[in-house]
Order: sequence, then structure tokens, then C-alpha cells
Amino acid sequence: MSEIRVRFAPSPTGYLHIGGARTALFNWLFARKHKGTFILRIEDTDRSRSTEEYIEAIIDGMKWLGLDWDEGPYRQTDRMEIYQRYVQRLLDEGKAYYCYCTPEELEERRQQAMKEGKGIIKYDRRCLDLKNPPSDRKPVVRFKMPDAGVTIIQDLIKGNVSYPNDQLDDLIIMRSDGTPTYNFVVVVDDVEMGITHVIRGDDHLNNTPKQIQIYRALDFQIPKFAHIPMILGPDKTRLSKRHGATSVQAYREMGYLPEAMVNYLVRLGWSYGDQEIFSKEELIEKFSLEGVAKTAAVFNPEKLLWLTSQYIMQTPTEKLVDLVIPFLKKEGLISDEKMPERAWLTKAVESYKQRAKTLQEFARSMRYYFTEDVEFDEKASNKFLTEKYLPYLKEVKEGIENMEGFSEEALEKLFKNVVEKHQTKLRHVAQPVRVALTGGTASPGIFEVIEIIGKDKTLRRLQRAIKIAQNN
RNA sequence: GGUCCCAUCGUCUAGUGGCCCAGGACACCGGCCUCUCACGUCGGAAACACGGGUUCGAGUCCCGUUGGGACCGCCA
Repeated sequence: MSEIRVRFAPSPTGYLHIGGARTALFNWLFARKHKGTFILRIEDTDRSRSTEEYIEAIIDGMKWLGLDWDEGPYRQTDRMEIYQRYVQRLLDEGKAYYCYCTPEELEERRQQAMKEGKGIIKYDRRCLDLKNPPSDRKPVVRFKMPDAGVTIIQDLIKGNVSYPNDQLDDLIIMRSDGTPTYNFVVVVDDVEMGITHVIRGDDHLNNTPKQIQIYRALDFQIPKFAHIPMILGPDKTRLSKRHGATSVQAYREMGYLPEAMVNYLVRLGWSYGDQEIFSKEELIEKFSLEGVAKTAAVFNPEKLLWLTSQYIMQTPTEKLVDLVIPFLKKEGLISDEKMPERAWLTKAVESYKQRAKTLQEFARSMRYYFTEDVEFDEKASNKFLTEKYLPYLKEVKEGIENMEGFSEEALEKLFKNVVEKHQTKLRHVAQPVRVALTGGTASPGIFEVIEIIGKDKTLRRLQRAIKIAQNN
């Protein structure tokens, strides 16, 4: 049994997007599952649109997701001689030819064909047997497609798909500037790199018969193909920027967890019975191309959010603290110079572990733990910082002032005493205090919050709230 | 316009002829828990696109219709 070799081949014309990430993930899982090799190849033959920045961004995104590769990153721009050699071979064997038509001429003819309602928009081969090539033009090289018969793709996901060869265009394999084009390099590279399984988006399905013809012309062995369904936006068209955040780094910056992203992505088009949550090890064990669906999937950020919250709850708090710190810095709540004690930070993070759905949410909802004062939510202060609750606020304040220790237990006892004395409910005491300390009506348990905020700050905030209540 | 792919709750999906008057998950709604929020838990509403076949029996097989998508570039 020969080794399995797969690749992820993004073009660096943008950040690593959701769709690309899932393609990478499926390839990676397939390689890991079969103890094969996962190759990263940068498809940068389009020099005008490829940038170093995007190459970095893609690599960065892969690393963040934990998709490590075994070979590469290869870059097609480093391999130009190889492609040129194969183009020459096709030329020598009469399987390709020079074409002198300009892009403008071709465009015009395409428009014309479209207008006449001709279904087939393909090159008319007028340069195929040119007697006198124009000397003032640099030609492209076209691949000569067979014009009869059918090409059949044996796809691991779609099954057998056949195309009439008369539909296949004589595609350009080398531009007039001497650089090769995608459909050609992809074949050469996949063969040169010993790729056994081509796993890619099904937007490539229609390119595959053309590529198969190139494999045949070059006498190459054809790999196995697996075309995975697209990821769509809510309007069911191909997912793109206009659908909002679509790059993996955008989600990283919003405080999503990579494990959640991987889990979400894998379930988009793949399933294993009713199971929703998978560890990476489990995925490697259970992943298979047979489990991949044929239908396109709509990207649903809400489920990704839920998964992130699930992973947050599963993450050990100590680790969570490390993850939250950069977001606290970004919110301007801490800095290297102003770094709170680790133990305190741990308690603070712990208090939001069941509540924050993203790392960013941690930082934002924990704001009042760090600031000197709080900003009151108007509705909340109007309702709870009033004369009615004034006695409770005062008694809690006094109680804390006279308190021996400063533990959750002691605080709970204090509140109970106030409740009993006034024959009221705990919530009538807890809510005004909550508003006083956090500015709003929603927070972790009040005793926990008081302990985290600390005695001094708590007293100051209560005092301030009492003043407001007196005037309300 | 041509070629190709696809079709189960709003969304992701289970389902490979009888176990399905269709199961799970997110979101939504309601109960419980409760100092608020969240978590958790219990319950609810919610789908086999349509029409023909095949079969004792079809979400599952076949054909058609409709709908959606992709590709048709000197982009990848």
C-alpha cells in the first residue's frame, strides 16, 4: 500500500477564509487519519494579485487552527522551469499550440457568442495551424482538447461525473509573459509532488475534466478526486466578504477558540451520527470521506459561537486566564506595567467561565472588576438606586465596614441578616448592591463579585450608590 | 445561454426500502433551578420541494418538473 499524500493549495490573494480553512482541515484530517503526508503549496502564479502579507496570513491561520503540514510551503513561483519544461513537451508533441489572439479580441468574440445565444463559448482554434504568425505579438500557449468522446471523473464524494469533450475549451496553459496558468500547474504540481488524493472545493469540479485531459496528454497517473461541497452565505451564494466576517483571523480577533472553529468547520459538510463535539484525536480517528455530504452548507456563526462557549467551559481556568489576558490588554484594562495578581485574575475569569461566549466577551463583561468606578446603566439605576432600597445599601455597607474577615461566607451571612431584619427577599438586597458595584443588573453571584472587587472598592461604590439613591 | 453539481425543520445534519405519523444540534418559545444573568435541566413549535413511476411497502431507487449553486478568464 503506497503512502497517502494530500495538499492544501491556497492562492495568497486574501486571508485564510472559512472555506479554505475547511478544505485544509479535511485534507489534514485525511492525511493524519491515514498516516499520510500533508503538503502546503502556495499557488502564486498570479504575480499581480499574490502578496507576501497574505502568504503570512494564511500560514498564521493554519498554525492557529493547529493544522501542521509535513512538506512545504512550496511556492509555484519557485518552480517555473518545471512548468516550462512540460509546456515545451506538449508543444513538441503537438498537444499544445501557440495562439496570438489578444485578450480584447477574445473578449469580443465571447460577448458575440453570448449575444447570439450560443451555448458553447470556446476558442475557435483560428491559431491552431497558423502559417504566418504575427511577429509583433507574444503568443500564449493553448492546450489542444480532444473534441469528441467523454471525460469521466470518478469522484469519491460526487460519484461518477461525465462531461462531453466537445464542451471543453482549448484552455491557455501559458500566458504571453511566459507564466503558466492554474489548470496546468495544478496538474504538474500534483504529479510532481506525488499527490494521491485531490481534496478540494467542488467549485473545481468543472475544471477537473480539463485537468484530466492534461494528465493524459502528459501520460501522468490520475489521482483520486474528492470534491467537497461549498460553504454558502445566508443568501445561499458562495460565502464572501459581503457576508461579514469570513476570515479565520477575524474570528480569532473576536475571541473565538481555534478548537471550536475546527469543530464547527468539520461539521459543515461532515457528520458522524448525532455527535456534535469532537476532540482533534477523535476527529482523526473518525473522519472519512464517506461521511462528507454532497450538499452545500450555509455558514452559521451562531453555532460557532455556541461551540466556542462550550470549549471555554471545558478549558482549564488557568489556561483560560492566559487566553483572556491579551483581550484584557486590548480593552485597555490591564497592561504589562499594570498586571493584577494571578490568583485574583484567576478568580475573576472563573466567575465568567459559564457566562462569556468568547474571549472578547470575557474582557468586556469583566470591565467593572478593573475600573475605579462604574458607569451606571440608566434603567438599572433608576430602578434599584432609589429610596426604597436605601436602607439595604446602607446596612450592607456598614456590615462590610465592620466585618472581621472578607469571605463569601461572611458576606452571605451579612446579606441574610439584612433580609431577615426587613422580612424581605434576598433579591431585593442583592440587586441594588449589584447595580452599585457593576452598574448593571446582570453579573456573577453577588458575593463572588464583592469578593473579587475587594473591600475598599466595594465600600466606595456603595457610598456612591447611596448618594445617588438619596437623590432618586 | 451551455455544461456540471445539489435538494430532510430557519440553519448544520441523522436517515443507505419496512426500526421514521422522521432523530440530534444551534437558534427560537415555555417550565424548573435561582440573588440577577448565564450555566444546567425538562418540555414545545419546526422539515422529507413538486409530479410521475418501481415495489407488498419510498425520505430512502428511477424519470421529469421546479428551485438553488458552481464553472465557462492571459484568476485560482
